[in-house]
Amino acid sequence: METKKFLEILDILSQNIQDDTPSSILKNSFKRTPYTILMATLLSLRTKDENTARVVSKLFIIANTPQSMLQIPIEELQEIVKPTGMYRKKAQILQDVSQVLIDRFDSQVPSNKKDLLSIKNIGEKTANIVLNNAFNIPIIAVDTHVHRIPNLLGFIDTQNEKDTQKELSKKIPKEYWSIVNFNIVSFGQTICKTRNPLCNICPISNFCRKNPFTN
DNA sequence: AAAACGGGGGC
DNA sequence: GCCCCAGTTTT
Repeated sequence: METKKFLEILDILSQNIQDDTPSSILKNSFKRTPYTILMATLLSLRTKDENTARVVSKLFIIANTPQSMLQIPIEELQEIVKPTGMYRKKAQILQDVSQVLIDRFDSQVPSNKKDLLSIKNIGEKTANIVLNNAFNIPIIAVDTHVHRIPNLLGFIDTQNEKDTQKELSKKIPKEYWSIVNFNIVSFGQTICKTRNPLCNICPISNFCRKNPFTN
């Protein structure tokens, strides 16, 4: 598949994102600062945005700074984050990361990858998502959807996420990098799901290698 | 390389 | 009832 056609598909996807999709809710349902974006990203590990959105809409009312996050008793915080799963671990992660921000970064979220990765519980994917979303740094944040879907379309042919990051960055013009993750993940969570994909209402089924209407 | 964390949703 | 999911750390 040519880059031109892939960019057309990205455009189709962005037009088909409804305001009530999980990703859009997550994007719009709280005061967006680097800190809240980082906390929301940590909460979204291994769960659906729908669950994250439910939690953050309550959580950020009482805690949208590292200091206020640390004031919440751990048992109470566990109850708040429960719908996202792994709630004991996640409550601890939120407070641990907040403490590191206070101790080492003047209560600010670092805006460079090296510092982000030096914080425990922040890995490659989380760092990329934060740099992209919180600081508008052009970067293609590769997760399971961003790896899976371009391969499904035949735009790239890669075996792991590191190669996907390299190939996508090579083939997609830089001015598109910031929108690639959001558009593809939103699509991957709502329509092109790993399990039970909704191919019958897919706006880009014509381009898919597993198009049910042409196979 | 594999386990562990974990509630919610699809089947 | 069983398996999977916007990941990262630990064994």
